[in-house]
Amino acid sequence: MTDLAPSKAEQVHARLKEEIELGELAPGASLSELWLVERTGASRTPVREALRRLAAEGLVDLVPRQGARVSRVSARSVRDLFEFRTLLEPAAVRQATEAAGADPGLHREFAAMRDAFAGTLDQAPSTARSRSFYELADRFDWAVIRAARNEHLRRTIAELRPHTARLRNLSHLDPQRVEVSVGEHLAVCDALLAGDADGAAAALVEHLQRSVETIFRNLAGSPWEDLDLLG
Amino acid sequence: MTDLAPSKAEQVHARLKEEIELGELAPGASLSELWLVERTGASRTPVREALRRLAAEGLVDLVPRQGARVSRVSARSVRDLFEFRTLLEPAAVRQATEAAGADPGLHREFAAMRDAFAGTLDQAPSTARSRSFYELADRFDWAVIRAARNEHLRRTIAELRPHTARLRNLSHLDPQRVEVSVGEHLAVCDALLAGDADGAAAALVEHLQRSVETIFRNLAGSPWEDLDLLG
DNA sequence: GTATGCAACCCTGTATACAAGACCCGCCGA
DNA sequence: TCGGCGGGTCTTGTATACAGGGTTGCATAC
Repeated sequence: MTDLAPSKAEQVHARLKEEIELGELAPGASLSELWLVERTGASRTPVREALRRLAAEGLVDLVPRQGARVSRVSARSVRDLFEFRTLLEPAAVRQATEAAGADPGLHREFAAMRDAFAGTLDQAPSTARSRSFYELADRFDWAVIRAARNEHLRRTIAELRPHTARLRNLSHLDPQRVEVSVGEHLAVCDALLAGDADGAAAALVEHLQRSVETIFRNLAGSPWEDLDLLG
Repeated sequence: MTDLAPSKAEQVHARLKEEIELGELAPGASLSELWLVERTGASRTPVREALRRLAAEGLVDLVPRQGARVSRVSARSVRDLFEFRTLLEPAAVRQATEAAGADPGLHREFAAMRDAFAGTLDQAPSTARSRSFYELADRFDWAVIRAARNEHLRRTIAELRPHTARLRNLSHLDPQRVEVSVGEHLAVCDALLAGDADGAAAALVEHLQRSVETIFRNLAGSPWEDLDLLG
């Protein structure tokens, strides 16, 4: 309604964020303002603004008088990320459980997602299925974030999302993992729908634990394996 | 060594941040770029950059095509802030406790702070004592943040600090509160120094609980009382 | 052959000019 | 008298010019 034209700064920000998330801009890649100007067609002002925003989100490192680089991935950064998510997301899912208990519409929304997850298991394993699963998982994450009532919690978790997505995209998708991950999501959904906040939180912690293990396993076979582990 | 000259953007950012923290720029105050240019002597580019950074930190609200305002304080924002701190800071103090147990130098540092807190009780109640106590409490908070080993946790807690400080400055200092607060800090210190992570976390939660109660009590007598409670 | 100093290039930090949207106030019509 | 419309002004969004620091690579001296 308000903005039929998102600002160029926002466009550049969104594009760079996506490219970093997808791994098209590799960790450590240098991002000169001039190069970005050529690539995006915007001028230096919006490019600078986008870079600063990305730096605030931790997706690029900004060295004064020297420029920007895509932030690196290290074993430590992965550990920190998942440890932090393990602190935040159970709290969010607890709040979401309470919210779903109080709001029938929200409850139905989560129920629909539970069914969608269950439906995933009927499809034969394939990259397409992995894709649609990850999309669904993403929508679920967003639903939980939105249902959390604490503004700081929402913002902070939302800011972590691109980091997680990047890790998933840097490691190669593991079709095996999808089966298990669907089950973990179902467990979270079931507990949430039953109003069992503790159960939902515990199931989520379980999921995060498995996820980080998978990422470490898969990262070991990726080109980024030896990128930097100086954390 | 590297920067004998902090960039103007950084200077403007630091100045605005401090003024917002101190309440000199009241919640809701409009921050036109041109006005800031006049006040700071910098040009619009660094001013804009500072505003964007402050917006990312939640200290100003940025409405596209319309400008920036100092972010408002509502009952809900206070609740959200302390609820979030209650989630994060116990984790940080746990990590700090472990760190102090492993690093004698760090342990001594915290021991010195404990003694400094104890020394505060010998002084007669006065604004000067309140001031020096809050300074000390601030240094303690920073020490805990630094000792935490998780990067995300550190950054996020550090980002919340200005919000808390602003609330303290918007409500009037309560000399009564200092006595109690010193005791709470001593409890956290003692547990931390004893290697009792759970105890330190619990003491900190207790402190946060009392703090938010005090703030609500004091805010009720301040000019901001009716500012907006639409949270 | 290696180390050191210098110079040219490139980059970011800053200032400012230009474009375009948003708001306010006054006018006109019902 | 009230509501809608239009122009003017102010504000932000964007582009670009200018200045200063950093880096790199080469030349020269040891």
